[in-house]
Amino acid sequence: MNAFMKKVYEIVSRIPKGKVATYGQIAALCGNPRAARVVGWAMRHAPEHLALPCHRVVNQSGRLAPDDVFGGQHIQREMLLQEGIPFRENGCIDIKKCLWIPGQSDRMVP
DNA sequence: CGCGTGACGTCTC
DNA sequence: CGAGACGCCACGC
Repeated sequence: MNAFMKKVYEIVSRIPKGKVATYGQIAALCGNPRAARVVGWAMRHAPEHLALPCHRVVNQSGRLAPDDVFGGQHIQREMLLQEGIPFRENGCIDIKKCLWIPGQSDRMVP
């Protein structure tokens, strides 16, 4: 477990409810904008005791994880829906409307 | 140290 | 918008 992975877990754990982050975004926050794949790898091998909100992490297109990860995309979709994440009709989330911007955190603007 | 792998990202067609 | 190709980086062997 190197510093990068550690930061990945730390950042993911800071994603506020109702917001989502992209792999590339997390990788960039860790200092490696091109390590998006590693972020995905980190999620797959994430220690359970960290209780990471990995369902709030999606790719740039707003696509969810493959079916064999959460036990089906519908599981992840349900969790996101409960948090108020808007979904599109094609099964992807509206990434532009719920993207997490570090610093804004939980500050909501009416 | 090289090679294969992957929950990615961007570009083309 | 879907599919393919290429680059990228950490990990396991």
